[in-house]
Amino acid sequence: MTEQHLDDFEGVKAALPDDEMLYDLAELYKIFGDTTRIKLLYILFEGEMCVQHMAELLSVSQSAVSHQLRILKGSRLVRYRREGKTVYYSLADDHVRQIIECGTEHINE
Amino acid sequence: MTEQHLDDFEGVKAALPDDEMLYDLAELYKIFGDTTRIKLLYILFEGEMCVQHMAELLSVSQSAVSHQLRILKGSRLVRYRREGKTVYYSLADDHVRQIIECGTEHINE
DNA sequence: TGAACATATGAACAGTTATTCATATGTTGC
DNA sequence: GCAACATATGAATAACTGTTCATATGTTCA
Repeated sequence: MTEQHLDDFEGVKAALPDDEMLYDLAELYKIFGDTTRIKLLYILFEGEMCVQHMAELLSVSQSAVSHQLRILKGSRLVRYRREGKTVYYSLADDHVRQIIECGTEHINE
Repeated sequence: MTEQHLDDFEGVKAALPDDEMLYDLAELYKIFGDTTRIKLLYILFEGEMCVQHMAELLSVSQSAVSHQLRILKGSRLVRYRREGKTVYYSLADDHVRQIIECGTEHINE
Protein backbone atom coordinates (compact mmCIF):
# COMPACT_ATOMS: atom_id res chain seq x y z
CA MET A 1 0.00 0.00 0.00
CA THR A 2 1.24 3.42 -0.96
CA GLU A 3 1.67 6.16 1.59
CA GLN A 4 0.83 9.70 0.69
CA HIS A 5 3.58 11.76 -0.87
CA LEU A 6 3.66 15.08 -2.66
CA ASP A 7 2.64 15.10 -6.30
CA ASP A 8 1.32 18.63 -6.48
CA PHE A 9 4.47 20.41 -7.70
CA GLU A 10 2.76 23.74 -8.16
CA GLY A 11 1.26 23.62 -4.70
CA VAL A 12 4.60 22.93 -3.06
CA LYS A 13 6.32 25.53 -5.20
CA ALA A 14 3.76 28.09 -4.11
CA ALA A 15 4.42 27.22 -0.47
CA LEU A 16 8.14 27.97 -0.78
CA PRO A 17 9.24 31.42 0.43
CA ASP A 18 10.64 33.66 -2.27
CA ASP A 19 14.27 33.21 -3.30
CA GLU A 20 15.45 36.38 -1.60
CA MET A 21 14.23 35.24 1.77
CA LEU A 22 15.70 31.77 1.35
CA TYR A 23 18.98 33.39 0.44
CA ASP A 24 18.91 35.70 3.47
CA LEU A 25 18.08 32.80 5.72
CA ALA A 26 20.98 30.74 4.41
CA GLU A 27 23.28 33.73 4.82
CA LEU A 28 22.22 34.08 8.44
CA TYR A 29 22.88 30.45 9.25
CA LYS A 30 26.19 30.57 7.46
CA ILE A 31 27.30 33.05 10.09
CA PHE A 32 26.60 30.60 12.89
CA GLY A 33 28.41 27.90 10.97
CA ASP A 34 31.90 28.84 12.10
CA THR A 35 33.40 27.95 15.47
CA THR A 36 35.25 31.22 15.89
CA ARG A 37 32.08 33.24 15.41
CA ILE A 38 30.04 30.92 17.61
CA LYS A 39 32.65 31.34 20.33
CA LEU A 40 32.61 35.10 19.98
CA LEU A 41 28.84 35.10 20.35
CA TYR A 42 29.05 32.86 23.40
CA ILE A 43 31.57 35.21 24.98
CA LEU A 44 29.21 38.10 24.39
CA PHE A 45 26.44 36.18 26.15
CA GLU A 46 28.38 37.04 29.29
CA GLY A 47 28.61 40.75 28.54
CA GLU A 48 30.61 43.17 26.44
CA MET A 49 34.31 42.69 25.72
CA CYS A 50 37.03 44.40 23.72
CA VAL A 51 38.64 42.91 20.63
CA GLN A 52 42.03 42.12 22.10
CA HIS A 53 40.58 40.33 25.08
CA MET A 54 38.43 38.17 22.83
CA ALA A 55 41.49 37.35 20.76
CA GLU A 56 43.47 36.35 23.83
CA LEU A 57 40.62 34.37 25.31
CA LEU A 58 40.18 32.35 22.14
CA SER A 59 43.88 32.20 21.26
CA VAL A 60 43.17 33.72 17.88
CA SER A 61 44.92 36.67 16.24
CA GLN A 62 43.51 40.16 16.69
CA SER A 63 43.07 40.38 12.95
CA ALA A 64 41.04 37.19 12.73
CA VAL A 65 38.73 38.36 15.49
CA SER A 66 38.30 41.74 13.87
CA HIS A 67 37.44 40.17 10.53
CA GLN A 68 34.83 37.96 12.14
CA LEU A 69 33.36 40.80 14.17
CA ARG A 70 32.96 42.68 10.94
CA ILE A 71 30.77 39.89 9.63
CA LEU A 72 28.76 39.75 12.84
CA LYS A 73 28.35 43.51 12.71
CA GLY A 74 27.21 43.33 9.10
CA SER A 75 24.40 41.00 10.07
CA ARG A 76 23.40 43.22 12.96
CA LEU A 77 24.09 40.45 15.45
CA VAL A 78 26.50 42.53 17.52
CA ARG A 79 26.88 46.18 18.49
CA TYR A 80 29.98 48.06 19.47
CA ARG A 81 30.93 51.19 21.33
CA ARG A 82 34.28 52.89 21.35
CA GLU A 83 35.90 54.05 24.57
CA GLY A 84 39.15 55.76 23.78
CA LYS A 85 41.36 53.38 21.85
CA THR A 86 39.30 50.42 22.86
CA VAL A 87 36.18 49.07 21.14
CA TYR A 88 33.75 47.03 23.17
CA TYR A 89 31.42 44.60 21.44
CA SER A 90 28.13 43.24 22.72
CA LEU A 91 25.12 41.32 21.42
CA ALA A 92 22.71 43.41 19.38
CA ASP A 93 19.62 41.74 20.80
CA ASP A 94 18.24 38.49 22.10
CA HIS A 95 17.75 36.81 18.73
CA VAL A 96 21.24 35.37 18.85
CA ARG A 97 20.56 33.67 22.12
CA GLN A 98 17.31 32.22 20.82
CA ILE A 99 18.83 30.94 17.61
CA ILE A 100 21.70 29.26 19.41
CA GLU A 101 19.38 27.74 21.98
CA CYS A 102 17.30 26.32 19.15
CA GLY A 103 20.32 24.60 17.66
CA THR A 104 21.55 23.39 21.01
CA GLU A 105 18.29 21.53 21.56
CA HIS A 106 18.82 19.50 18.42
CA ILE A 107 22.39 18.70 19.40
CA ASN A 108 21.37 17.45 22.83
CA GLU A 109 18.44 15.54 21.43
CA MET B 1 32.48 57.28 33.09
CA THR B 2 33.27 53.67 32.26
CA GLU B 3 30.54 51.16 31.59
CA GLN B 4 30.90 47.63 32.84
CA HIS B 5 32.73 45.23 30.61
CA LEU B 6 34.18 41.79 31.11
CA ASP B 7 37.58 41.58 32.78
CA ASP B 8 37.21 38.19 34.37
CA PHE B 9 38.75 36.03 31.64
CA GLU B 10 38.62 32.86 33.65
CA GLY B 11 34.99 33.40 34.50
CA VAL B 12 34.01 33.88 30.89
CA LYS B 13 36.15 30.97 29.80
CA ALA B 14 34.41 28.76 32.31
CA ALA B 15 31.03 29.85 30.96
CA LEU B 16 31.89 28.71 27.42
CA PRO B 17 30.57 25.29 26.42
CA ASP B 18 33.23 22.72 25.68
CA ASP B 19 34.89 22.72 22.27
CA GLU B 20 33.14 19.59 21.09
CA MET B 21 29.73 21.12 21.59
CA LEU B 22 30.72 24.37 19.94
CA TYR B 23 32.02 22.37 17.01
CA ASP B 24 28.83 20.34 16.73
CA LEU B 25 26.74 23.47 16.91
CA ALA B 26 28.70 25.14 14.12
CA GLU B 27 28.41 21.98 12.03
CA LEU B 28 24.65 22.01 12.46
CA TYR B 29 24.30 25.61 11.38
CA LYS B 30 26.61 25.04 8.47
CA ILE B 31 23.97 22.68 7.11
CA PHE B 32 21.34 25.39 7.13
CA GLY B 33 23.77 27.78 5.48
CA ASP B 34 23.17 26.62 1.93
CA THR B 35 20.22 27.62 -0.20
CA THR B 36 19.80 24.24 -1.85
CA ARG B 37 19.55 22.50 1.50
CA ILE B 38 17.25 25.16 2.94
CA LYS B 39 14.99 24.74 -0.07
CA LEU B 40 14.97 20.97 0.32
CA LEU B 41 13.97 21.35 3.95
CA TYR B 42 11.23 23.79 3.04
CA ILE B 43 9.87 21.35 0.48
CA LEU B 44 9.78 18.65 3.12
CA PHE B 45 7.77 20.95 5.37
CA GLU B 46 4.93 20.18 2.99
CA GLY B 47 5.36 16.43 3.17
CA GLU B 48 7.52 13.66 1.78
CA MET B 49 8.88 13.74 -1.76
CA CYS B 50 11.13 11.61 -3.96
CA VAL B 51 14.58 12.69 -5.12
CA GLN B 52 13.78 13.29 -8.76
CA HIS B 53 10.79 15.46 -7.97
CA MET B 54 12.85 17.61 -5.64
CA ALA B 55 15.46 17.97 -8.35
CA GLU B 56 12.88 19.03 -10.91
CA LEU B 57 11.14 21.38 -8.52
CA LEU B 58 14.38 23.16 -7.69
CA SER B 59 15.87 22.89 -11.18
CA VAL B 60 18.94 21.17 -9.78
CA SER B 61 20.52 17.94 -11.00
CA GLN B 62 19.51 14.65 -9.44
CA SER B 63 23.09 14.16 -8.34
CA ALA B 64 23.27 17.49 -6.56
CA VAL B 65 20.08 16.78 -4.65
CA SER B 66 21.25 13.34 -3.70
CA HIS B 67 24.55 14.70 -2.40
CA GLN B 68 22.75 17.27 -0.28
CA LEU B 69 20.25 14.76 1.03
CA ARG B 70 23.17 12.67 2.13
CA ILE B 71 24.35 15.53 4.28
CA LEU B 72 20.88 16.12 5.70
CA LYS B 73 20.58 12.41 6.41
CA GLY B 74 23.95 12.42 8.13
CA SER B 75 22.75 15.06 10.55
CA ARG B 76 19.54 13.16 11.18
CA LEU B 77 17.47 16.06 9.88
CA VAL B 78 15.63 13.94 7.31
CA ARG B 79 14.41 10.36 7.04
CA TYR B 80 13.77 8.28 3.97
CA ARG B 81 11.80 5.26 2.96
CA ARG B 82 12.17 3.24 -0.18
CA GLU B 83 9.18 2.22 -2.24
CA GLY B 84 10.31 0.17 -5.16
CA LYS B 85 12.83 2.12 -7.18
CA THR B 86 11.78 5.36 -5.58
CA VAL B 87 13.06 6.84 -2.32
CA TYR B 88 10.87 9.27 -0.44
CA TYR B 89 12.43 11.74 1.96
CA SER B 90 10.73 13.52 4.85
CA LEU B 91 11.70 15.60 7.88
CA ALA B 92 13.08 13.58 10.77
CA ASP B 93 11.35 15.62 13.44
CA ASP B 94 10.14 19.09 14.31
CA HIS B 95 13.54 20.54 15.24
CA VAL B 96 14.14 21.66 11.70
CA ARG B 97 10.97 23.68 11.65
CA GLN B 98 11.84 25.31 14.97
CA ILE B 99 15.37 26.19 13.95
CA ILE B 100 14.24 27.72 10.68
CA GLU B 101 11.46 29.65 12.37
CA CYS B 102 14.02 31.04 14.81
CA GLY B 103 16.16 32.35 12.00
CA THR B 104 13.20 33.69 10.09
CA GLU B 105 12.29 35.88 13.03
CA HIS B 106 15.63 37.59 12.91
CA ILE B 107 15.36 38.14 9.16
CA ASN B 108 11.93 39.71 9.46
CA GLU B 109 12.95 41.77 12.45
C1' DT C 1 53.54 66.61 16.32
C1' DG C 2 55.10 62.09 17.32
C1' DA C 3 55.18 57.68 19.76
C1' DA C 4 52.43 53.98 21.51
C1' DC C 5 48.50 51.42 21.42
C1' DA C 6 43.82 49.33 19.71
C1' DT C 7 41.32 48.17 15.91
C1' DA C 8 40.26 47.68 10.93
C1' DT C 9 41.25 46.25 6.39
C1' DG C 10 43.29 44.57 1.86
C1' DA C 11 45.76 40.91 -0.45
C1' DA C 12 47.31 36.33 -0.60
C1' DC C 13 47.03 31.55 0.57
C1' DA C 14 45.17 27.23 2.16
C1' DG C 15 41.34 24.61 3.20
C1' DT C 16 36.56 23.71 2.43
C1' DT C 17 32.37 23.05 -0.25
C1' DA C 18 28.73 22.58 -3.97
C1' DT C 19 28.11 21.18 -8.40
C1' DT C 20 28.87 18.36 -12.48
C1' DC C 21 30.00 14.23 -14.96
C1' DA C 22 30.53 9.50 -15.18
C1' DT C 23 29.42 5.46 -13.19
C1' DA C 24 27.98 2.22 -9.57
C1' DT C 25 24.22 0.25 -6.83
C1' DG C 26 19.67 -1.25 -6.30
C1' DT C 27 14.86 -2.38 -7.87
C1' DT C 28 11.27 -3.90 -11.12
C1' DG C 29 9.15 -6.46 -14.81
C1' DC C 30 9.87 -9.08 -18.82
C1' DG D 1 19.49 -12.66 -16.87
C1' DC D 2 18.63 -8.20 -18.99
C1' DA D 3 16.79 -3.68 -19.97
C1' DA D 4 14.90 0.40 -17.88
C1' DC D 5 14.58 3.32 -14.25
C1' DA D 6 15.70 5.73 -9.56
C1' DT D 7 19.16 6.82 -6.55
C1' DA D 8 23.91 7.01 -4.67
C1' DT D 9 28.65 7.98 -4.97
C1' DG D 10 33.60 9.08 -6.33
C1' DA D 11 36.59 12.27 -8.66
C1' DA D 12 37.40 16.70 -10.55
C1' DT D 13 36.61 21.52 -10.77
C1' DA D 14 35.26 26.14 -9.62
C1' DA D 15 33.80 29.14 -6.15
C1' DC D 16 33.87 30.45 -1.48
C1' DT D 17 35.78 31.20 3.19
C1' DG D 18 38.91 31.90 7.26
C1' DT D 19 43.35 32.99 8.61
C1' DT D 20 47.69 35.37 8.30
C1' DC D 21 50.70 39.13 7.28
C1' DA D 22 51.43 43.75 6.41
C1' DT D 23 49.68 48.04 6.85
C1' DA D 24 46.22 51.68 7.41
C1' DT D 25 43.09 54.20 10.46
C1' DG D 26 41.95 56.15 14.71
C1' DT D 27 42.85 57.52 19.62
C1' DT D 28 45.56 59.10 23.62
C1' DC D 29 49.11 61.31 25.94
C1' DA D 30 53.36 63.64 26.38
